Amino acid sequence: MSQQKIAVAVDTVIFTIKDDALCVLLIQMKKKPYEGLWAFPGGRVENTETTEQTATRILQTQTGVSHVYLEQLKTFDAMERDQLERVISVAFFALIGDDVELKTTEKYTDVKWWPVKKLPELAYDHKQISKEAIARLKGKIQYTNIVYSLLEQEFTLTELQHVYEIILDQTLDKRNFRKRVLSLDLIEPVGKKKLSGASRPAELYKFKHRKLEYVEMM
Amino acid sequence: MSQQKIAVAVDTVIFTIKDDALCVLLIQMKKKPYEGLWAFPGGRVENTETTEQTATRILQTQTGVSHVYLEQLKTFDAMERDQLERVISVAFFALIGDDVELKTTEKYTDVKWWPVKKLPELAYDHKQISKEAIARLKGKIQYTNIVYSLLEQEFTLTELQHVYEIILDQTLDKRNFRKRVLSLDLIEPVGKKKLSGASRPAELYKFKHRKLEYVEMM
DNA sequence: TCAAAAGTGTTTATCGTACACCCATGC
DNA sequence: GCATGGGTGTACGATAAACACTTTTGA
Repeated sequence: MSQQKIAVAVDTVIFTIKDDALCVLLIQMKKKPYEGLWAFPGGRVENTETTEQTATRILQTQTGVSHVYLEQLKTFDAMERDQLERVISVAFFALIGDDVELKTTEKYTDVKWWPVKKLPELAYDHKQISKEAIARLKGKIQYTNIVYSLLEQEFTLTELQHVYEIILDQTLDKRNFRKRVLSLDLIEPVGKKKLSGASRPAELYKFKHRKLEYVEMM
Repeated sequence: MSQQKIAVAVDTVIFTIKDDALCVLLIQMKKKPYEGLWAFPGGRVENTETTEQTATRILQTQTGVSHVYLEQLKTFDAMERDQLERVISVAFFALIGDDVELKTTEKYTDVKWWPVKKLPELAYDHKQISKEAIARLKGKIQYTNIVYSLLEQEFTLTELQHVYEIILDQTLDKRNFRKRVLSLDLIEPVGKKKLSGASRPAELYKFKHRKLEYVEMM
């Protein structure tokens, strides 16, 4: 009854919106053969935890956040994806606000946010993972409310629109966007205004439910 | 450098359309603790193969078919999904025609097609897998051409419409359906007709490309 | 000539898209 | 009072949805 076993890892693509760009969190690797290259934070799946727990643990370790949107992306298992040994990776993606303090550890040379449009060279098959994660995100914000996890609790409609414009990489019409969003019964005004210098204060809204819902956003 | 390793399996949800119903292939289990229950065909991932190769092998073993639509569904890894030991399962789904001869092996009591609306009790977490596979299939036929893999090479527009009606579980308007499909540049007439007893013969069509394409079906 | 399934267009309603001006504030 | 971003409604075109009769064949 001794069966084949395989090393299983989790890699987590952590997205945020920072400086008007969609960014992912990358760590810079210290060890050969990927020394100097960047990669998504990852780790082995322990025998006592599910892959989702592994992803949650990685997220917590790197960013300190929890209770954010986290979804299994896909399992990557090309034979040569890790040069050292065979490791299959269950990739996840997470959406978080940019108001976090990144935690560096001695395991890595550096940790930072990279705009998805200007990624450095990535280790393993992480280029592939990034492509699929971005594609999934672009698709999914169009028929769900998951952007709640990228914004503060309270946000203005313009901020919400910007998130969509940045991820979809296109400009949207302000009136049509507001009409659409408000008709979906997803968000509600909190009754406060956001002051932002020399301009008319903006109404603040919040999501009615901070969990996955399917809606026809666009 | 001795790292934790985990048993990894592949389970394959094989769909077909049979007797006007969407069906999946199930095997009946011989061994305890799941004796008598039904399950999707599965197997361990060998060290020399990718999970997709495992899925292809399972498909070949059970049905003899190859070159059909096959896609990774999701990885299932609840701690207690297998009562005997921890096994994580990379689930795939495949779409095949119903003109296959099912292969029984001594490993199983029985192998047969089951309509998804009348599934028996399933082993492991396969109830969960079936739900997600059906949901994915329903979604995916609406924006891709993957039904090519459920039909014969040559088919009539009515047959194509029936596939959609059965999977989506709703009736569709014949004229609107034909208008839509023909406008998509997906299929072309082969110049032959299908005789079917006492009625007007139907034009036969085929898919221009038998590979995944994204289109706005509905 | 009858039954059975194939094939074919038009009208209407709905939804998406384009578009420009006034408002509230800080300096 | 002026610069900045917030907020609002309507008209038009495109697409989706509803709908009924004629055609071709076998028996």
